[in-house]
Amino acid sequence: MRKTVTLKQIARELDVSVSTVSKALRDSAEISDDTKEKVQAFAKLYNYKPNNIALSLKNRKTKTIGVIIPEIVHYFFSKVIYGIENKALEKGYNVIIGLSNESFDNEVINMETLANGSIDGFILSLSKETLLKQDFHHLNETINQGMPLVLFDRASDKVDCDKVIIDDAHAAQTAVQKLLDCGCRSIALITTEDHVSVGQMRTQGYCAKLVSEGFEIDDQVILKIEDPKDSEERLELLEKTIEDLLHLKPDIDGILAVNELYAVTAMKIARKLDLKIPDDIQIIGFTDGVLSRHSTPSLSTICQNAEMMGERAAEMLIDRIEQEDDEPVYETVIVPINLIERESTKS
Amino acid sequence: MRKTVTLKQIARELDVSVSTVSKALRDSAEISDDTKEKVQAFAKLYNYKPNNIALSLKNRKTKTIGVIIPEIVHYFFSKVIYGIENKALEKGYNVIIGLSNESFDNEVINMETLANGSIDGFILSLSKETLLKQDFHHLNETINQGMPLVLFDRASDKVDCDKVIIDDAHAAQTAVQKLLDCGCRSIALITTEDHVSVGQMRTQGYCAKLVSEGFEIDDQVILKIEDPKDSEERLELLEKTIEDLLHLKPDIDGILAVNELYAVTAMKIARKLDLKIPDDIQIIGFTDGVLSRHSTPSLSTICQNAEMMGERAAEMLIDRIEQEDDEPVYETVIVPINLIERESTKS
DNA sequence: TTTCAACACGAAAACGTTTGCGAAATTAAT
DNA sequence: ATTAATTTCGCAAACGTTTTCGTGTTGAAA
Repeated sequence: MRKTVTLKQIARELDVSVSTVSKALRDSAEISDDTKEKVQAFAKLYNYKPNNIALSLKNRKTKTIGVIIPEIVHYFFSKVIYGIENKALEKGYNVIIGLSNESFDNEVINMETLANGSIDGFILSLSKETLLKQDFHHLNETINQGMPLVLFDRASDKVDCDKVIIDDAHAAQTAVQKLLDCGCRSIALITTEDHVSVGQMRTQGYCAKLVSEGFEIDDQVILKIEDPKDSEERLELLEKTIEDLLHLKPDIDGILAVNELYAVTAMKIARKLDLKIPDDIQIIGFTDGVLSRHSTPSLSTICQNAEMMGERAAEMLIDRIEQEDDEPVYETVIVPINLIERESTKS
Repeated sequence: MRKTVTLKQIARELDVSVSTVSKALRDSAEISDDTKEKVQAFAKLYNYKPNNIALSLKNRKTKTIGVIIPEIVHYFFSKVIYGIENKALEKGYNVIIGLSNESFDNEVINMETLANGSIDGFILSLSKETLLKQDFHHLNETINQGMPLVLFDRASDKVDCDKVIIDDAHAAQTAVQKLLDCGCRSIALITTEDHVSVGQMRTQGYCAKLVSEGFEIDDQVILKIEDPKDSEERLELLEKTIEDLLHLKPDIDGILAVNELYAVTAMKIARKLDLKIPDDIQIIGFTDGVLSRHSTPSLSTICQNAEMMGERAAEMLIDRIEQEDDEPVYETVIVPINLIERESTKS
């Protein structure tokens, strides 16, 4: 077992000083070619690699960014991480992951354990509980300590920092427009409860577009669902709610769902009720994940370009870290969305 | 903007030495109650938190584990990370993620950048390319440096270290047994190419069970597929391959697929050919992910208990880190699997 | 022979901690 | 009043780097 070798050990072996070794390895002009060669050969032989922790301490830079997300077993978030990782690798940064599990406390704890020197900046998407409590003191404190922070997807106006989001209202409008274009005259919405910022914005967009096209908003066809996650009972509740709706309002011919799961569940119920997709009812979801692509029929959906969000967020953060401006002007990047048309809508 | 305060700054403010501050904060008996109170109050006021990097350097422990996985946009792997994260949090460790993207070089690079002091140990699942090349020098070097390593799911006999795996052959046998029990007499297999260790083991299990039950192995009903991933063409190729098979061998009444995607694709083709599931053909997949649960019909599948794998891997690694035995006896943990019966098989 | 560059290297400080040990100051005992 | 014991604190080293600055050596110019 050969532990990693340090400058000091090389210095002792070669009977020179630590500073000489350091300089020799960095090819300093101060050192003679002879010793340089000697040191470099020895270092290569023993596979010397500078200790990152020591470098971090010296440079007061860790070259590491902290990412805190609500969940990881989730197509959108894992794709964002993928984007972050790629950009980080390219720029020589590591990524350390924290999971809030949609809990405010976990979010706070995660930030605290990382903010003590372990990382150079944060990329974060707010937990549902945080959104519900509207308590952002941990974020503002972090920013106040001079630690850069980029919020993505689930952001808040109450936090002044860089952001990477999509225009959720506009995305919903695009989807509604598509359904209208394809002949729908009664469009239902399956969304989350209002405290989830993106759900709320999507609901707004849905309403705005309908109104602007001369339709009335029927609250009965707007389903606000608690996130079923993996829980079996909630999923059944979701199914029942949708089924009730389709019975109550048999003229519904279009459904917009704010995520994949709601959308495929709606398709499942439609099929159960012998409604043909897309002939009798058309469906559009959000998130171009594995469900959308591989369900039958495949699902038309709003793609949020998660990977691009991750890349942009990492880019912004790293820029911020490396310029270290005391009075930064924060930016909000709106990542474009696109509607992917598949079998659940007419073409 | 209030930067984080250090011991030195507190010492200067309070006109005591750094060591006094440190001891006071750690409630040392060496320090008088007076100064302790004074220091602690000041520290709380200025929200002092010890710098993690300095601690890491001093203790030669980072309290961080490095996880390297082939992909993150993947139900199984993200679920494993979830398990790792939970256990790590519980034990006071952070998790830093590296993605190999199934590439040997990326795997090596990731390990090298993390092995220089940034982490206390690795959890890793081998990339396909590494499996193909059978080159494990980077792993063995890491182990040789005294850095603990736990391999999960995709492991290799050529690397001597702790492992967390499932009994893939046995899992496949269980699935085949179920299909046989449910009346299947001609079972096809959709698997990966042989260099992916788990695919190979599953193929072995499939064959072994069929032989032991008196069936002959028909190579024509064993489809070895290149991973289609997100590529559209490959997915179409997969579909065509399956369709050809079902035309060629119309008596096939059961399919075992080594992952979710192959399984739902098979279901899609079956439906296209007007085969009723599970009446005409029954299907079992691997990985209890979102596709299995939400496809129609829902998919019977082998659940690998990914979260448990993650937890056990983290546990093993942290134990290894904290005991630092020079001549460790490595263990291999076999995580139990279970067959989840849903609508794609008869009951 | 003296003086001065140029060259090659080492000492030390710094990053922020913790900790063993010595020293000063105070209190107690003789 | 002297000594001993106790309390309270600071110094310094250590973790592994990088970098500034100083110093000693060499060779050449005067």
